[in-house]
Amino acid sequence: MVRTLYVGNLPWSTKAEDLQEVFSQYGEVISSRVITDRETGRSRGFGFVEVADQDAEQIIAALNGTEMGGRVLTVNEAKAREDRPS
DNA sequence: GTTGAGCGTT
Repeated sequence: MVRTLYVGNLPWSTKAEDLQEVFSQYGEVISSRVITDRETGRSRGFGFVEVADQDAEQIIAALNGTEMGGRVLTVNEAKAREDRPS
């Protein structure tokens, strides 16, 4: 099973591979994605990382509030758009 | 060559 993690407050330069590299240090990363503006291609400064649910808690605990690239990361369980109340 | 609260893409 996998859990999707929301990662916010990222430096503009952060890429998906950067997230996977950092997150994989604390658990099993299934996939990672940095959200970029569809029209401009620039990073929006946040992304999502899919991890094994058995590792999700320790990954969040390990990375939430930590510094990366000079910014303090925000990490918590993501809410899918489909799951969001309209 | 920019910006800074938030929850994406098939």
